[in-house]
Amino acid sequence: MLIGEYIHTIDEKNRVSMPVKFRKEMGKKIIITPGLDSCLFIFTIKEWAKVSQRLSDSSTDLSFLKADQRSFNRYMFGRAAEVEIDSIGRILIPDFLKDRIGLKDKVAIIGVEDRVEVWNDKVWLQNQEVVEKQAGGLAEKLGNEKAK
Amino acid sequence: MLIGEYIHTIDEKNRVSMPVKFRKEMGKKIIITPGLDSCLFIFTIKEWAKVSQRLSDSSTDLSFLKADQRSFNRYMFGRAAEVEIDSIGRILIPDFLKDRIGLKDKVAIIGVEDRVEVWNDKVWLQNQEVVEKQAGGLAEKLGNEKAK
DNA sequence: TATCAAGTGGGAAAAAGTGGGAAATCTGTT
DNA sequence: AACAGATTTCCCACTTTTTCCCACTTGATA
Repeated sequence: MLIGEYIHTIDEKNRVSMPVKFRKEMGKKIIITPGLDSCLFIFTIKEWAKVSQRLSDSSTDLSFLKADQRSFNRYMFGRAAEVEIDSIGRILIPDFLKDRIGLKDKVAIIGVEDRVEVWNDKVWLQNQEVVEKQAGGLAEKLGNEKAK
Repeated sequence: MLIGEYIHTIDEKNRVSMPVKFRKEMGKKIIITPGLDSCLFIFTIKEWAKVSQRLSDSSTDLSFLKADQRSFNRYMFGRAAEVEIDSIGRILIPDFLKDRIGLKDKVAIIGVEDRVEVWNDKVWLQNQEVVEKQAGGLAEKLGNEKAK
């Protein structure tokens, strides 16, 4: 399971090193996508297979006939990338993803169970401050939904 | 799987180079058609076979309005072209498709799972800015639909 | 303090993308 | 049918970007 927070550097060539603790579980190739909220999602190949299957519409196999589906697929597939982890554990963030959430200098790399998230470090900190205050309330809300 | 965004040039001879990452999967010949939402769709020969079969297959939910289906098929088949990828990975965009969506200078080449889309780069960026704001909502909506 | 592991930075080689000229083909006209 | 002009195809060469590799820095540990 991927857990923990790491602050690393994104260099001039858009390289970011993965925390050693994540490398084994992530394997050699990963899929990086725009996430929801202002971060990027990184999936293992295995996890991505699950995600992408759920994204494609199994009812017709012609998902491009539905406008909502087109938009969302463009967002999730069109702005995703398969990336190799290099020999010393770094990945390359494509420009279009870097720019999307304004990555620069320091980035926060977060393990969230079965995926890794990448944040602009400052945005991450702000976000945590907000979530901190809401955490109790969110927990109750989710607890209620699951109980249904 | 075809994923990712690439900004390339369309030159004076209407040539556009395919991203190297797409070439293997696309093979030597491709089908290029007008797409939906001011872009072009590019299919592999294999994928096109599936698509064209489903479009003409009356058991899909497209059969609900036959006149519409005829029109739509004229649109998709009538203006489709089979194009070869040249020895260094470029394709030639037919004039009538180029003009349809105003391709010029820079084009965005987008992998969307099993097809490639070609956009005017500025239109693509604008489009994604809009989708970006809707993404969270779309995700929830699609999530709910699939859960049904 | 020496050693090791993790993370960072940068240069050289290779690959990808772009532009343009020459040969081949096509078109229309006389 | 022959030719001129235009268009298309093929190939080569240049430029930029990416990849690969090596070396340095930092911080923890024995």
